[in-house]
Amino acid sequence: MGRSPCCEKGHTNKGAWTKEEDQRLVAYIKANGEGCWRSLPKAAGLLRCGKSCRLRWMNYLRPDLKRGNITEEEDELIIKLHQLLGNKWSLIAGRLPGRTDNEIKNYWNTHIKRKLLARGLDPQTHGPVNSIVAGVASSAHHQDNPAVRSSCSPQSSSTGHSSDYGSTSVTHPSDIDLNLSISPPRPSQPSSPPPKLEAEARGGATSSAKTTARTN
DNA sequence: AATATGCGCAACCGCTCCGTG
DNA sequence: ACACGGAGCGGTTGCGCATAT
Repeated sequence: MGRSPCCEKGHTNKGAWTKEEDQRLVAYIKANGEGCWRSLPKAAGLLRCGKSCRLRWMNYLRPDLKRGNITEEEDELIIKLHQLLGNKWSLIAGRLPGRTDNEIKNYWNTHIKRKLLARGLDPQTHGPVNSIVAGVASSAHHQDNPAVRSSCSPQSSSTGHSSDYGSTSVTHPSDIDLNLSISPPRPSQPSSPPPKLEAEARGGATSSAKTTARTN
């Protein structure tokens, strides 16, 4: 597919958002709602690409974002969901109201990875670290995991990195407590998460962002 | 007190998926 | 059935802050 550039580079700002840009974006979305991100920047008078606007809104400006530290419960839930879904951050975020995929991804990379390693567990396989080699062999489990299979079709091994979670094998699904109802955004049906999760993710696995009061 | 290093977060980039003509 | 365009996702990078030396 020929891909058109998402925006005319050169006419767009990059980097950190200013308060004024935030205000413009928020004001515009409040007035007109989300949608048509491509044309939004122009309409809102922003020198940003639509993608950037979407990301800023989803990860930082949405009013329903839960700001603050991730709780122990959320932490454990993320681990369980990751064990189940792999690096499907948007799906995981869909189960954590007010949290964004970006936030969870960052949290995973900075905190949970370390935590699991400290527990002697491999962050990708969730199995014992010293059984990684064997664990790779167990990646066959991945194919047995309906959630993963449905949400990441073989082709969707996009960008090659996802091949990573070829090794994101779920070690022993049956041993895992898959009760996803810990601090559930919506009543979850542990037995049939996959297609629903995927649909939710597509529809509204929103992202939001952690906010340390940094942003300009 | 100044400098170096590490960590965490926000943002960008490239790719795939999905809907529409 | 095919091609195109828009939207969304996941990985990576860069910047700023905090802590250690």
